[in-house]
Amino acid sequence: MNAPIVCDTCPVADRAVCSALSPEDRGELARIGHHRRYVRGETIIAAGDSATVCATLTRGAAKMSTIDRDGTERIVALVHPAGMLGQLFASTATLHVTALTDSEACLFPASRVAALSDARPALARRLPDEVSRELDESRALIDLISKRQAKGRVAALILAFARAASPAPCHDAESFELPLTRGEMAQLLGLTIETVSRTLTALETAGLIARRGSHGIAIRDRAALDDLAAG
Amino acid sequence: MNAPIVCDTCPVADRAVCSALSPEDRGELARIGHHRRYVRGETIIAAGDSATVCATLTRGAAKMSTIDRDGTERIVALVHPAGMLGQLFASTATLHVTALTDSEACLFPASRVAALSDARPALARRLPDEVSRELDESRALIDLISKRQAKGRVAALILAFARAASPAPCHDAESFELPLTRGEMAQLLGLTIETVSRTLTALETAGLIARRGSHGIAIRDRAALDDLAAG
DNA sequence: CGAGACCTTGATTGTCATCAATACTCGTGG
DNA sequence: CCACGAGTATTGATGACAATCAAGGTCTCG
Repeated sequence: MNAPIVCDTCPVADRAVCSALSPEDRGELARIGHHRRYVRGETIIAAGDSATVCATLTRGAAKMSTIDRDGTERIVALVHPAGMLGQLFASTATLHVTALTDSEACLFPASRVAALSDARPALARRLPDEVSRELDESRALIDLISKRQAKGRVAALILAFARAASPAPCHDAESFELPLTRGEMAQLLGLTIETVSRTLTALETAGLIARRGSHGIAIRDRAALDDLAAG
Repeated sequence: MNAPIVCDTCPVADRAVCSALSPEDRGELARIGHHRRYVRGETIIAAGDSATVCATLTRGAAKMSTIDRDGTERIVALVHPAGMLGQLFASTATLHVTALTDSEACLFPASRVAALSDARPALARRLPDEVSRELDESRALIDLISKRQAKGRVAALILAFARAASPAPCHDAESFELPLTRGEMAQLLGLTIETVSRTLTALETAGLIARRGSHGIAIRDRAALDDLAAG
């Protein structure tokens, strides 16, 4: 299950944190971590782990979430390839990290990354960037939830995944798979399963999107979606 | 308006980022920044500033927000004393930072903080902590918004400020001032002004809180509030 | 094939947004 | 000191939207 890290074939070598490092330093980092595959739904990092681990997602999609005492899950972040998983600077993990689709990640013990970053200024300077990128993303999530209407929230979610699904950062994917179940979308958007479902069919009948199966989405009227998402 | 920084009388010297530093290092940091007062509503950092500044709030309360192209403001973070303002690791500020009440803050040019942190490992190690604390807070904000019912959101907001208003971290303040207008609360919670107002009167008539003026709050039934906020 | 999870659709209810009017607060100037 | 006005808050009536309750459909996997 665990494999050594091979950067040469890494699809996100140019975008992930590692890109800040010289080839030698990257080799050193690669040696302290390992690479692993996950199936949809598998836990990558469990909340409560004291030996904290952080990771770079190389393929797939993941969510970070909290579980309240009453048992409801709350998604606080979505992670796409090249993004960082886990809480690098926390002493104990407070969040669950779960694979949303079949995924791959490079895992590193947080303590050893911290040690390496003390010795390698290039890494030390890059890590806070990464955290503040996470911060921006979590603010984007706030954006997502604070839309008034269900249509706006769903439209914004679709666009967010269109952006993430595209390999090129400049333009979005035309058609892609939503890696979330209706329940997860509902929870993320602060809606119910039924409302999400109804809203998707409404967007489809209005001609803004087309669906292929229960998770396949194709964007038909980009402008109209932008419009809804802006509200 | 601008004054030198005097750490000896600083009310948050034990909790702010600076607490990680030795007296000499703290002195050095103090010399590159300055201290300033703000009145309610005043802009502390404007989005778009290229010369980025970061700050530690020493008294009062502040909000960080974005302005969409359509002109609506969106609050992405609340900051309480000892908290950090601004985006330390961004090259351009993307957020407005505004004083919610009369406040005081120590301002530092971001570039010089970064330079100092290269030379002072203690600071370098503390800064990411601070950013990840911000991250946790912004996730707490997500928590706030994703409650289903208006009562729950308002209750959670009240408790958040009760926590922040208390000088001691262990227990909350019993009575305090909400430093937000109804409009700001509404916006923050994804509700309307009217709903916020109605909800507050409902909480009052139900005996969970008492009000003194339009912003004064006293907590009467802590358990019931917790209960609502959990939903 | 059957079981379970997931999704869709319908009918009804409840909550919150909207529209509208009135009151409160505070600062300014007569 | 009082009158005025702008900004802010409360309260009411109404309607739209989403939650809830309920049932049936689809997909997947053993």
